[in-house]
Amino acid sequence: MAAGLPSDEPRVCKPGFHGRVAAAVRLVPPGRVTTYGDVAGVLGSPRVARQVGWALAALPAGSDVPWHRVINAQGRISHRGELVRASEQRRLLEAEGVLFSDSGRLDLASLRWDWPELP
DNA sequence: TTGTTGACTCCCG
DNA sequence: CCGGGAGCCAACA
Repeated sequence: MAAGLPSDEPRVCKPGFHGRVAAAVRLVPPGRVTTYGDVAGVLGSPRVARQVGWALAALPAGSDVPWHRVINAQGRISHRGELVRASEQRRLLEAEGVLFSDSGRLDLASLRWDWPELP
């Protein structure tokens, strides 16, 4: 096995699409949010918003990736069934100072983070 | 190799 | 405002 790269390491740490997603999301500062499409666009393909969400779903528990700062283009939380996940996401965002609307929607025009361009 | 799935987005009614 | 359908690409079995 290659030295310096333990096989126990999760795939998200390897150089791949999810790896870039994790790295990009990790650059999002507290109090700001971004959309799946934006992350995908910064990665080079605005069509791969699904893969961004899929990559976040593959993140290991306790990862240093602020997955809760990633929302859909509608300014709402994507739960896809797991409401527990959405509840925690909203809680984490509120803890960072992000305010939600009555319908559980937030102001993307104000909270959407402007990417400084990713290599 | 192919086929299926999916934390999305856009369009239409 | 909300719902349904189609398209897109990457990872997994």
